[in-house]
Amino acid sequence: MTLLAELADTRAKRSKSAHKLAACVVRDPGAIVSMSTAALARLAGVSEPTVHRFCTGLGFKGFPDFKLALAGELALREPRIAPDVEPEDTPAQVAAKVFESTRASLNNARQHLDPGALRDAVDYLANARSIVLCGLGASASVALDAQHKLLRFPVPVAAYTDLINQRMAVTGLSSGDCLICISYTGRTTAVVELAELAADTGARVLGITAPGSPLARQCGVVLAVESAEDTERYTPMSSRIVQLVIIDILTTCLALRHGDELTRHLQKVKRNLAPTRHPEA
Amino acid sequence: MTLLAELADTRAKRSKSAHKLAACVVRDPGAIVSMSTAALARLAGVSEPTVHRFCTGLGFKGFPDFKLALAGELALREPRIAPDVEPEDTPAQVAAKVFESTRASLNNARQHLDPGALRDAVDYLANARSIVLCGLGASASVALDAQHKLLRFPVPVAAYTDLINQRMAVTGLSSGDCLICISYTGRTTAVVELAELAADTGARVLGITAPGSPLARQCGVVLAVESAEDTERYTPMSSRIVQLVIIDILTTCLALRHGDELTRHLQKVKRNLAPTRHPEA
DNA sequence: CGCATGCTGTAATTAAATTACATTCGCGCA
DNA sequence: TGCGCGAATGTAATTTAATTACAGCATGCG
Repeated sequence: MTLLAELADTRAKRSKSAHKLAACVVRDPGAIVSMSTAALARLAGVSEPTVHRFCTGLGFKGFPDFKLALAGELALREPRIAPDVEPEDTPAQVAAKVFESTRASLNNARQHLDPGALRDAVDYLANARSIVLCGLGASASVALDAQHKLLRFPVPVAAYTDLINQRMAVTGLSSGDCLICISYTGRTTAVVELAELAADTGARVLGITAPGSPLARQCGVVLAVESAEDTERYTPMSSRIVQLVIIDILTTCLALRHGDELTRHLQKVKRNLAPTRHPEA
Repeated sequence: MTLLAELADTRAKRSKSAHKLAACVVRDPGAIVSMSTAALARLAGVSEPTVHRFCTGLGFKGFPDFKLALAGELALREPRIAPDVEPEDTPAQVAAKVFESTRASLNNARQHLDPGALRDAVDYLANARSIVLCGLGASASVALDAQHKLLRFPVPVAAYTDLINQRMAVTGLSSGDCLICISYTGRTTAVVELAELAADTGARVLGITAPGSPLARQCGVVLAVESAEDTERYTPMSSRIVQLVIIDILTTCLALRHGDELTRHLQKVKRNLAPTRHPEA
């Protein structure tokens, strides 16, 4: 747990003045780092030694030590800068901004990913008799990527990016199978319908989509990808990158579940790929 | 310029003791943040006021203020942690580690992206009569993603993920066209051959691949994606995420080049997509 | 109701940072 | 070469901040 998150927890067992101090720090951490003991004491309405005791109680050597830790955490905190691409930006500036906004998206996703849903999703995959992936538009390439990663596992996987084929494949599902629906908006009618269709077959449905969306409501488990884009004209779509990282997480968890058995399988895959490589020049 | 980078610059114009101090700080910034003026003065072999003057000279209010800034920068610095997924990790821990290693990959890519190559790449795309994208395996989904993004521009785009179709498409290229070859290793024979084929047609070849690889040598412009993975069994492939971010950067730059003309085009695209959306529940 | 424990504040102490001032060093110029 | 000027450094004093010691008060429990 991070320092600020810990302080923000109002239910933590703390003395009355400790609560007052924590509240002050959480309210404006940036101001605290340049304050003296006395200033913070006045702000929180407590005495100076109480401030000191608060810090030592948190495991720091004293108030200055606490401020140092706070400064470090503040530097890490969102948002560093909200970079908006400008028409007159050079390619290098654009690159920096795109990297930065991607980083921000990932950080956001990291904080909002539900551990319970993740565990359930891994269960779905680990116990699936077969896995079907569906996505359209930008999510089609995410589905194909997921397929590529899941091909490393000894379970039947298929990705469909064609409306008709998707419906055919989903109709053929049955209990024990797992359908993964990928959609950034969660509002693409065709994909929502797939999830509905799948429900009738008894197959489990995992959504990688916007929380609370029509698609999310049709899914047994939802891995949420926050939607907060499309507002700015030139902002790139970082959402599919978040989706891909979620795929990475799922497949990594799955790999751990499979353990040694998988390791042998992967070595075989690798050997079979070797002939496709160019000899060293 | 960051504080530490500035201090590391030994050529900067500074007094003798300022140099000694800068050297001390750069040598072990972590230790400095928990030192007093006196301790640093002793370490650097200067007097306490000199330390203070050094800090104010750098634009800080004093030594404590300087330490605060240093602590903040230290927290930002690479590498935070080198996370390796362990067999006994919980899904939540795996998620944290995958996010972290993705972040590290992106940061690495950000630092190594060549601005000159980027500018050239944007030129290629901006002046292309048509664009063809090729990739196999994991890079196939990257190619499809790039296609999806480039479809927003009024230029013919096609992605091929099939060996035969790729060769046919590339054979049909001519001067003025642009081929984008995507390959993480840069050693997939089939893709290297595509680049060779394209060279004969007069088309421009842009590689998104490992620097110095056989593929890279066949490309007019290379956007480098560092290769430093595959060593650990369970480490996910962050490389395709880097590739996607590079795609984002390219398309964003391209969008800026097109300007208003494109804005109108995008509005049309958006209008045409509306009927695919699910009505709000 | 009273004692005990723990929290809090006042005041004293110690440590740290900053300022004021004196000295030295290095450099240009006679 | 040496004289003087200005910048840079150090010593010592001052101010400010942090910490400790101790006393009082509240809260809870017998």
